[in-house]
Amino acid sequence: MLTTRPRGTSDILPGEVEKWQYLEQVIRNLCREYGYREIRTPIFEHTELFERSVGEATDIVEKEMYTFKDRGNRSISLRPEGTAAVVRAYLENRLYAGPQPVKLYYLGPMFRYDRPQAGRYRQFHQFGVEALGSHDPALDAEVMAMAMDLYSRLGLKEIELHVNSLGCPQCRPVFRERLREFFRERDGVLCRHCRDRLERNPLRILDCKEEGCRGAAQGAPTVLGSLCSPCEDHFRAVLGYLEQLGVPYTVNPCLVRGLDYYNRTAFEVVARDVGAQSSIGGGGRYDGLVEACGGPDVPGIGFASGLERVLLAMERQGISVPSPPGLDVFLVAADEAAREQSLVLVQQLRKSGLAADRDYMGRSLKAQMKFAGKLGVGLVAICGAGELARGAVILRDMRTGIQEEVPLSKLVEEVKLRCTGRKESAPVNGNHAGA
RNA sequence: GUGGAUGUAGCUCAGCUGGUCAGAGCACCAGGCUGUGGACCUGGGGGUCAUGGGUUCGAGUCCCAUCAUCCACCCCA
Repeated sequence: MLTTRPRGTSDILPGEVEKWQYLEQVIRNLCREYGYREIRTPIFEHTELFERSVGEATDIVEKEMYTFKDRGNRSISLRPEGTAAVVRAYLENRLYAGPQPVKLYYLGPMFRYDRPQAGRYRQFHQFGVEALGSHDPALDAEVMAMAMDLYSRLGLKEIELHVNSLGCPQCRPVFRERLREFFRERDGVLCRHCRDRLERNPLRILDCKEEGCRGAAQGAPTVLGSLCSPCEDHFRAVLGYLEQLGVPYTVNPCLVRGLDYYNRTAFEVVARDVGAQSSIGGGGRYDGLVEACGGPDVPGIGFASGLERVLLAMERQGISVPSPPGLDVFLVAADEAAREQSLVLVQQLRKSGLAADRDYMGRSLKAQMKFAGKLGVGLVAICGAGELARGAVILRDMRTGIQEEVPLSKLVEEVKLRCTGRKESAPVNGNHAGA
């Protein structure tokens, strides 16, 4: 126990963490270009926030939250998703009083108590955006385009965008009733779950994978046919904008999102070859959420993507990412005097802006060379009694094997000279700790 | 929460029907003469065989439980 991490969590080690840093970099650039600014909210919130926003009857709230009492006897939950907290922060900090829309993004760990499997963990990471304050269908399209843009920047192929409209509080109940009637007539073929869903949430039946239910769903009324005219106009506009932007999509009338707060636009991004958890991102409009949280009637739309799944998709597609540069130079000492000298020297190099290191294992000169080779350092500075006496070191190019003696006064300059143009990135592929 | 598979050195795995079965490759460390890496050679350290019970003269090897990992269901990112 002492040496095992909690189930469904992971250590991201050097060699792997560079991929995360790269992904985060791409995301931050993307957000900047789309006019989103970062928001950092707490990792835990009052449980009530999630119950009210995500929905009490959802799986997330019913069985997946990490909930506990703090020492003040308050019920606290680790955040299972990002939207609730952003909406809360929007209200608490009165961001609705400023210019709208407010475009925010977040990036960080989320927590759900679930049985881990490929692409699903108890602590996982999400990137998400939320745009609050606008009803404009163009914003719906922009959010989807932005999601697709991210995946394409990452080099992912065969990514599909599925879009649907869930209607609004005006038309959804009508549709829901029509669905109920439809399925009541054939509840004999429905699975046990779907018979429950019939009353609680008949939309879900459309999403069921059981054969009987799929059969029963054939010819079921579609949401799209039941939309009220404002919702229909909105949906048409969204699709129109997607076409204008050249974003390919599939209208999927069976698409239902698991969180209660969605209305109108709902979408999901699916990647093949990610295993059973093929959905790498999803989002939609949540026009009633801010008000439901006790704020003014402010609309919103957002999107979230699971970073583990994105990384998994990238890995399965053989996408390599550029790796950051390692050390510029490694100091090798041939004797005890030089060893002492190298401690000072390495620090001087660092103060000049170079990445430098030396041996701390009492290794022989040969072993130090070997170590430097393993680190993949391009340059090694070797010094011993002779060089020290002359106030110089030997600079060895580890690629060519060419080496020459340079005076200490020129070391920084020489190292910098040889480093430039050599830092072109190599792909990260190993899973093990590297330099 | 349900189902299936798996659990032997840091990593990838051998170990047949229980009796030299505690191994290999890679990794790590040290050498291959006196101050130099990546190839090669030699040697070395390292495992309570997931944990705890049980069966047996004897168990990595059979049985049970627990834990963990992986995969799938439910659901979701």
